Amino acid sequence: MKLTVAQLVSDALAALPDLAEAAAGIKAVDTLERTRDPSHGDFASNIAMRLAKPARKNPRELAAIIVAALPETDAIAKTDVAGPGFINFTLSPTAFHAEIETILDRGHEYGRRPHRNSPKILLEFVSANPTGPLHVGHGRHAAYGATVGNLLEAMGYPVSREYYVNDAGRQMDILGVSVWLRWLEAQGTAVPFPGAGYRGDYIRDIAANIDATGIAVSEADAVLDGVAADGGKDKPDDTAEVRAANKAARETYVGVLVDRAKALLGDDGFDRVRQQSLEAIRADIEDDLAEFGVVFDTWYSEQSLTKTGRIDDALAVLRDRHMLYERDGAEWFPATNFGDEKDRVVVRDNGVKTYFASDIAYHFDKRERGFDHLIDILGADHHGYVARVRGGLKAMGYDGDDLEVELVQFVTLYRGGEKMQMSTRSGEFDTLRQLRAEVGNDAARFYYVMRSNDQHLDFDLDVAKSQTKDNPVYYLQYAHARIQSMLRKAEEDGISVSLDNGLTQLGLLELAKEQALMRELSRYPEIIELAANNRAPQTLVHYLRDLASEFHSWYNDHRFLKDPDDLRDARLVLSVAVRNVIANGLGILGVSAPESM
RNA sequence: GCGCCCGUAGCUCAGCUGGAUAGAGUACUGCCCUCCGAAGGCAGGGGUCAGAGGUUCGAAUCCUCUCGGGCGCGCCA
Repeated sequence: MKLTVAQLVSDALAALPDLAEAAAGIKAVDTLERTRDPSHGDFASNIAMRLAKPARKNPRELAAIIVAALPETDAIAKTDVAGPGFINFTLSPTAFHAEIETILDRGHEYGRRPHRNSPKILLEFVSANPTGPLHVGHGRHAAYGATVGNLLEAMGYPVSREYYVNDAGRQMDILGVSVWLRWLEAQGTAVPFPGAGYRGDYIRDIAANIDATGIAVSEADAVLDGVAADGGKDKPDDTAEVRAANKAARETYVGVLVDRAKALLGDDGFDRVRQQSLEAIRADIEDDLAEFGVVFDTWYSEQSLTKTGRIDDALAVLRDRHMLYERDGAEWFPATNFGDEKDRVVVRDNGVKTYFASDIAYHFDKRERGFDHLIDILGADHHGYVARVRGGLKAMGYDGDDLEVELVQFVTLYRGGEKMQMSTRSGEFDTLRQLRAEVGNDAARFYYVMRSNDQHLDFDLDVAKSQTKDNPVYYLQYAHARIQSMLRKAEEDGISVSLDNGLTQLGLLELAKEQALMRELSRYPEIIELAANNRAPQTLVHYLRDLASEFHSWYNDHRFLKDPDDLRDARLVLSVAVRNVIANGLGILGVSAPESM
């Protein structure tokens, strides 16, 4: 609808060669916006104000000239020049009727753009370390990422969703040793459990189900050979110094246990334990997310970067381009040249590649796989990485703008007005599974994206669970269910409904609320585009809320099943259009649109 | 100390990349079911858009500084 008006404006400009120079670089569509005040019509263009300076003319005069040049069309009822030089367009009823017809014809496709082949987008999100179940913070990443993916697909972009599995490095060793120790414990060999190990109950579950073929039971003495057994025990954390010292001691202790595990099991044996452990957790995460309606196209293994030589490839590219240098026995990337605070090591003096090297290689690989635009959805605490990873891509010859990073702020849970403690240790309430079980998938998906991603999120469990108008997700679902119920009622009462007839009678919808509803419905494609371009699902949430509110207001005033046939059919068409748009919007949010509640 | 994000109604937040008189929800007050969903609707009060400058036809929005809050600054992952 907006494009229709934009076309008229650009046609008018094309007919005015005097303005061609001043108008160069201005797209008509960018000058148009929906009016806030209905007395200003449906769309307003500020083009005359923007042209005033380069054309050296009074904006109101210019506006009048442009209006005079507009082509004839039955889509526009009238145009006005208003205020400092706005051109206000009032669309004709037929334009809105045509849009309603489109909403019914296209059904689930309404608001979606045709598929295009580029740019190919790689959307990476969640990517939580596979060392335990997802917690409520990851839930926000999952809901946000999935919704952004849906929005981009609605815009026609090819989107691939990817989860980067951090399955390499020390954390995996600690996971492996944690499971091994729990397994030994189950076999009767108790060893003081490391404070820096993973202590959750799920570790015991994994240990109980592990295939330990060929893995010998070790005696406690052997495990602790040369190890200060109390090194990992918790000590009173009285001061920051003591805590720091204890932390160091715990890290040392668990590190020594890892070495003992490798010595006793052999590298292969330890690797089997480790791989089984991480696969168990990764599979659990995949199930959890699938239940949440969040599905990935690829699970990309960090280990595979090493196995396939991708890290060496990436470093070789950098070396060829003279983007690495040696200092103090290590190999560095000059990140400061790309806006980072300091240069970063990629290969340590002991020959081990850093995590940053993996990150560069991973993003290099994304581009090498043919993706044009990379979107990383990261926790707000990761913002420090952005400059250096982008720098890495630039250093390899890619455009740094091809990497887009969306940061997601933290989530705080509230119950009974009280902020909840969410530490793993307290065990109070922290996993995504628990949250989903308590408030349901629909409310969780909805609440997670209700606020801007760069805003801290207060998640109120009581409101999310409530089944009243306090709860926005029920409010929306209710509007959908109410319309479905109305349609069922019409059928039960033997009312012969004809939507085809209704479509020819839309001229009967003369009430201000009906016209406001039609106007609101016609905004949907613009809302999808806006939400997609800004990676801002909350825009869609607020729109749907407004739409549902306008519907409730209208329907409360006019229960229409017993209206004369033509009027009734027209109103049913309008109701069905509302239902379609709500269903489509909820679909993008990953929230169900119920037949009844 | 340096960097990133944030500051809008009592509370939780929108505000369409600069538009016309700053909006919702919630809370509070009072109304509306003999009826196709009251899980709904209607009406009311509530603001120095943290503060100060600047850019221009026009600023909550862009720039600078100040104040306040969050997060990050390893040859960890």
